[in-house]
Amino acid sequence: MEELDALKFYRTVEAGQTIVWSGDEMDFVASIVTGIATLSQTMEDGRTQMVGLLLPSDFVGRPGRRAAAYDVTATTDIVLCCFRKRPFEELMIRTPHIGQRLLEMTLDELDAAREWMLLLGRKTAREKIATLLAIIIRRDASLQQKLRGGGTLEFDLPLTREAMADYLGLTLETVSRQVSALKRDGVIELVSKRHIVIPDLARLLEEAGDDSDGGLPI
Amino acid sequence: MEELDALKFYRTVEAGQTIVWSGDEMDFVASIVTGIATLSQTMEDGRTQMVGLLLPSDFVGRPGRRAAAYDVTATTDIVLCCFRKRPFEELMIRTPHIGQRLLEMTLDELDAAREWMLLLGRKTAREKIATLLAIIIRRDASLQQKLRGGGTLEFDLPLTREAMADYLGLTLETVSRQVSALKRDGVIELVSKRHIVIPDLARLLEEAGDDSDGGLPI
DNA sequence: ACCGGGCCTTGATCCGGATCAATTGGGTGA
DNA sequence: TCACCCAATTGATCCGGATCAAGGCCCGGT
Repeated sequence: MEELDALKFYRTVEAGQTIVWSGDEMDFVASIVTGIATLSQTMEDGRTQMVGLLLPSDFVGRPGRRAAAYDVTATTDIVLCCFRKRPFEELMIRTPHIGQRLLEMTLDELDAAREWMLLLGRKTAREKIATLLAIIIRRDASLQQKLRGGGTLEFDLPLTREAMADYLGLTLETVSRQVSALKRDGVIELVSKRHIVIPDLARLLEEAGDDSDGGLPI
Repeated sequence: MEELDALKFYRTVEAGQTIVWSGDEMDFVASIVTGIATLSQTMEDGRTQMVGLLLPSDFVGRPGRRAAAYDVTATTDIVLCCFRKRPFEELMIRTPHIGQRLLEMTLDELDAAREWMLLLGRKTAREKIATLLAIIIRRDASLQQKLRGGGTLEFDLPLTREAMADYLGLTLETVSRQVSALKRDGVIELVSKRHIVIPDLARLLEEAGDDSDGGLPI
């Protein structure tokens, strides 16, 4: 790992900036240190679909891949830990352990992508919103901690309504309406537009229509 | 590779049989030799979404993964090339090259899954059908060959209308209607219900609304 | 030849989410 | 404090695809 340390350098990206354009040749791979970014695809007529959420420790840019197929956009200020692509790939070949770890991470992403396909193809708008909230909760380590501590489950949405819509394959109006409906029905409480309280996690998961585990442990 | 050869054994599965149930503990990993299988997820109320198509050379079961999260079902008779899980994993650790290859394949699947997310979230029923046809053409090596030879582009659909629907996040009635509409508009011709002729590939790709490459070379 | 059962098509109607259109609210800077 | 801007909400209407319901086609069995 000391070898890796010698290669790395840091880069910051402001909220809203695009880190990679689809089609760009990338000459580095990076890991997110702090902040949140999104991976999205766009059709010529402007329809866009987010296909991945990048949280701290996730990878940007694929070793061994030619060009990026997606836009990567910072939704918050971001700190990246970068490696020049060529040296990193060489190191990877010499160090099976790194490739192993990368495979593990990629398989996790593949599972996440497939879970999302079920959501996009078969869930209703209401179920989509509930599922998004459940997944945000599941993937946020600090929330997991708070949960185990028995505190009230509350957090800030890291996404605008529009970003949620791009994620869920909905329009922002539908997102807004369904959020209001979930609030009206007592599934969630809105402290402010972005700050949410979940009074009953089991209820939320039920709304998500998710047969999978409650999603508590990762 | 001789070491791998010593470990492998073959298994056949009939069309319609389920190879793995989601949640089952798998004690082997396998590669498809001949035939086609599908990967799907099902909600408690029966809604199902296919999340992957498995063609010859694709993997069933993930080394290092605990339980399968999906059903794997044979749509045609299948021949599997199997390896017991434990020995395969040990071999993989000793042989970086295998891990490398597995990573490459997994990244391809991730790209395919994300392309599919765009389809599920943002495309119309008509675009979905056209895209499915385009992808079947793109992934069928023998068709690619025929294409380069300049022959007419025709093939049998390896899926029922219901399977197509599960793939595209539609109902089978909608699939049927849109296939009829594409036929009416001259985008495709139906020799029989399953046997399709594409008179003009460019036209089909346009209908697919795909900004990506024509999809000719893989 | 007749029947039966998959698979597929087609029609009629319904409904969830998209679209179009105001309006509100919160935050920021002058 | 006010003006402005952008995110979000809410309302009215429309439309694409789902749902419910009949048939039609093809093949295999008797």
